Amino acid sequence: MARIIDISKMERVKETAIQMVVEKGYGGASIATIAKKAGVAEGYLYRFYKGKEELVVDLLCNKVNEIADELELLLQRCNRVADVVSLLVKKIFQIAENNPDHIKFLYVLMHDYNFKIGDRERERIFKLCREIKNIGSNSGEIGEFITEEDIYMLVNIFPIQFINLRIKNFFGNKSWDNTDKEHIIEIIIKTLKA
Amino acid sequence: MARIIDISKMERVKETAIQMVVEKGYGGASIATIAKKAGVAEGYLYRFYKGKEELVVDLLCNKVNEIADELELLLQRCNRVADVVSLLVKKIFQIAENNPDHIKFLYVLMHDYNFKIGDRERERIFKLCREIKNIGSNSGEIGEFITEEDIYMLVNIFPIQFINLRIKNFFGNKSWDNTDKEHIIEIIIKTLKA
Amino acid sequence: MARIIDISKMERVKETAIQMVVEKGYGGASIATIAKKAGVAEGYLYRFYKGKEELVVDLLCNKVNEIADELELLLQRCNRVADVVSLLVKKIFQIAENNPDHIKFLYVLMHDYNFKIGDRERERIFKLCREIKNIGSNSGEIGEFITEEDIYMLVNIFPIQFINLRIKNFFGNKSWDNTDKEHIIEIIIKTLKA
Amino acid sequence: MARIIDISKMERVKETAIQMVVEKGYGGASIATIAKKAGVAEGYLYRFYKGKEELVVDLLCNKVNEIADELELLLQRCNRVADVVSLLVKKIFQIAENNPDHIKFLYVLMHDYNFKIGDRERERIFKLCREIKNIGSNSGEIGEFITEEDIYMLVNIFPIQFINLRIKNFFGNKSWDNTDKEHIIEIIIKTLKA
DNA sequence: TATGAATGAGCCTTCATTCAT
DNA sequence: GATGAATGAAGGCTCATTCAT
Repeated sequence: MARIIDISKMERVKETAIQMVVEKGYGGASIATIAKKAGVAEGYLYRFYKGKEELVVDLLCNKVNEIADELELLLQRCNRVADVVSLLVKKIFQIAENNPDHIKFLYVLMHDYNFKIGDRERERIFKLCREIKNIGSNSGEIGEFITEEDIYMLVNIFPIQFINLRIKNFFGNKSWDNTDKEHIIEIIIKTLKA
Repeated sequence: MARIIDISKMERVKETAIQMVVEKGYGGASIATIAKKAGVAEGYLYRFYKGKEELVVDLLCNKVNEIADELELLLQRCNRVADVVSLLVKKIFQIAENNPDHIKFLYVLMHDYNFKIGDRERERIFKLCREIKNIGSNSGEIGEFITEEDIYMLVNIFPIQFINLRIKNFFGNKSWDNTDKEHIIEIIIKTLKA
Repeated sequence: MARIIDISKMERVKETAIQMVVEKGYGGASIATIAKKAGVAEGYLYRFYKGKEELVVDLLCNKVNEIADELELLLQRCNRVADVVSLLVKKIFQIAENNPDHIKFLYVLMHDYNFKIGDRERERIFKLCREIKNIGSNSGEIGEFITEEDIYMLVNIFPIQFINLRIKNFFGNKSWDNTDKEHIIEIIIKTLKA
Repeated sequence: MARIIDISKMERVKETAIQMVVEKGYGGASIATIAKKAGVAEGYLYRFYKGKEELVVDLLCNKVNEIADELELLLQRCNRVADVVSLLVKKIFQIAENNPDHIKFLYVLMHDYNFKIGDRERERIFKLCREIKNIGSNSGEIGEFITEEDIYMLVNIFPIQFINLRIKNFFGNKSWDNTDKEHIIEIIIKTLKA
């Protein structure tokens, strides 16, 4: 019988790819470097992906879906927008704490005109934002002029922006603590009420 | 008599560079294409910049400073945060309307870990945000827990995010109108008050 | 008890290899594709051949020998050159009709400087041509200045060229019929007489 | 002013490309090797051709047209098929004597299913063959059943086949002399008469 | 015996940069 | 000052081949 696929191998490649894209940008992350760092042959990833782009797109979609999954879960469990927002933002911070590269990866590619996420993901996000809106409209937590778009920007992009500003050390203040998290959550919740 | 340097030449190169970076990404924007489109020799830009990266960094700084300049001007003229925010956001929308590529350029490179803007620019932005804060603290337009960082995110990043979400057609709604602008301005002003 | 080797397996590989070489050229016919199409593991053929080249060379020799076998048979059975030529050419046409790929394969590799057939095959062909010459000299069907080389070119290469010119649709006329076959045979026989 | 294009450089590349294709086949002739042998940078040829294929196709067409040009010239000057054939075959031999690689190149690529010559060239050749036919029909040098296709095979392919058989040392007899040339010419002329 | 996961040399191509003119 | 011919390192990718199972 032939050798069994070493699952950890491709995992290593994926992790390294995320690292390199974050560090050097999509263009700067070469297959050769990724493979070497992952301890894998250059041609290895082509057994699983058609090419570099397919790999990165897949990683991006996974990351987006990971957050969407969490949001979906929270929407099932919580019946107040405040809780949903609070827990989602904490989840995002948690990702940033455990895997800073993952949140940086998301940050970098979300803003790259060459890596739009798929229509399916976009529609899913839209629906989830609408659900938040519905809950908030009923509970009075969301103002009548707040759109799904606003919700997306506040609940998803805003925390990611904050985290990356901190990682980039943009205003000199490194990292973050619980106070920062609560601060961000409060701003979001208040703004939604507007 | 020495020939006068054709000032417009380098301008053409810069404009084309912005266009190409937006269209094809940093990696995809080749010097050869830029030079050809600008009607300039391939080697031309090396008389002014060390290389491609230096050129792009310079363009990014210019763009950032352009907005900072506007903000500085508004701070001199206005004595209410509401006016500053309103006029600045309108200015950003204006740039997006007259030169969509410029706002896309800013959007793309602001979020690229390979293109951090210089310390000087960052400090300048920080000071301007502090000035907004001071005005707002006095006039009661800015809540006591709002930081310079929050102001930066709300006043600068938020509108740029909105515009690009629309350009990307993220939620299906193309472009924007005055109602959208007022909507964004209102959200920002209300959030600052929080 | 040892398992019996599945003879048809290697046969399938060989047939597929011929197909792929014809379709994509030697370089374009990848072992992976051949193996997959033949329903065999990629590493399978290495139990029988040193590598891709050896396989293809072997196939070429087989094909050459197949025609030589036929010629040998005809020489035993016929005592007129006209019959030998007629039947051999018809045989070649028959191969082209039943297995167009085989005749294309022969055509392509016969003319590739990287795939000379072995000395043994060449000598065999030479001897067969000499035999034709001998018969023709005695029967008056072959002119005194016609060499073995001429015979080879007329009797073997000429029909193969004709067939491939037609397959390639070189002069717009697709395929061939019995009239074409008789036409080619007649030209060959008349030329030999010269 | 910028440097002037060194015309001989591209000539060297072309010549080397022909050599390498003959020696190693199209697939085996790598750009790196060609460039190195031609004393030129690897990227050089991409200033003139889109890629390897375009280069080789161009070389093939040039070679085909060179022979077509000669044939056209001969048709203007001669009024007997015998003369046309004799001079054309001698021309082909001459090419083989001066540039053996060129005739080998033609031989190899004419028989490669991946390198069909353009429609324009094919039609041109067809017309030239028809012209030969017309002349021969009038002068009685060409039999009534001989087609343009036959003429093409006899006048063009036949000599090229002969030359390459000799170069390949197929029947042990190296090279050729004037007697060989006359022999081939005679066969062709006699066959056409049939 | 047969498999097919894994390799890595080598392919074609691009393009930022240099420098003779 | 300005040009653009020429470079060659580096990129993404393919695929014949190997070998643990």
